[in-house]
Amino acid sequence: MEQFRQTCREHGLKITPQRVLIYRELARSKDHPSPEVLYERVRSRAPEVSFDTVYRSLSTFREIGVADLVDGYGTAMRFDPTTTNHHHFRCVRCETILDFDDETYDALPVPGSIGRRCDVQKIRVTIEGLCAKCRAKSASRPKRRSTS
Amino acid sequence: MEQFRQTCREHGLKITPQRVLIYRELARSKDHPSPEVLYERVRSRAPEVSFDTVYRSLSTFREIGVADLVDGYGTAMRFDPTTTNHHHFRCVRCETILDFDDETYDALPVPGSIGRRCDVQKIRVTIEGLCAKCRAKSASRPKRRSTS
DNA sequence: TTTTCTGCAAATCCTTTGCATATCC
DNA sequence: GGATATGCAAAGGATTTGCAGAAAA
Repeated sequence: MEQFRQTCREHGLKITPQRVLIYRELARSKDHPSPEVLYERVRSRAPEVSFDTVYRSLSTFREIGVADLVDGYGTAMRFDPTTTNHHHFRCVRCETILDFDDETYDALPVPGSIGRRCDVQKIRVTIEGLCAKCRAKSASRPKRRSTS
Repeated sequence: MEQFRQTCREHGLKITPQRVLIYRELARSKDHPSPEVLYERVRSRAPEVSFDTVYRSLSTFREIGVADLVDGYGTAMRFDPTTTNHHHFRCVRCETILDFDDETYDALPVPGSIGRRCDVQKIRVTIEGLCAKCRAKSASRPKRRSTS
């Protein structure tokens, strides 16, 4: 909580009661809530906080690095013609998703903390980074006018 | 393509020219297109196909198992208060997402096919299945009236 | 002929944006 | 006091649903 306040200050953000409430409720949530779900939780303790503020605060938290948005959620559907076992590479710049196969990944051991409690059906590995095309673009012009 | 026709028949679906065009275009796409993007590709070859049909066909393809929806995409945002390295378990029934740590997963070797071409920034493992709560529900009452 | 599909339209849900007022620093 | 945040509202984008005419089996 003190870390949260500190990070807000560093980014020139005001520490409002709403932000404190919303952050506290998020920190206490272990299920990765949607804005809607988190709003309900906040509202049950503080009915005066609006939905918009929850929405905006979550985006702000992500920008300053005190919260993450789970990859993929919140964007349009993406379809895959391959329905057999495989894994994904996702380019963080152009958002393309590429398939690849890897037998090691297919057979990854499940940690006991999960295996003992849950019924495991599938393991997927997602690698994130720059795809070949975007990497090439970055290399040829890292920043505008960088060599002039 | 013949496999596609066969699967449609098995599910009592009609093999329309639209479905054939849409499936062919999806099968040829390696970047996991959104409905919007796939619609543009279909339209460039067959302007008479509507956006709605693309949308509905993709959902249908998923139902009969000839296409997959990439997990997470197409649903509301989900936020995570933990910003350090970790991995996710996702319950396919209640859609809760739980964090877990695993040093083996953190250090997974990147396949050469990816590592040689792309700039890798992060590896995330997602385990899917039933969480402890949903598993317990399934075990105690697999179907309604099953023990009466 | 019968069932299902398509295309258009409207409705719904999720997310973003604009603005006047209130609040923090 | 000055800059930013909140709450309300409206706009924008994505997804779902309803229905009459068209097409597949």
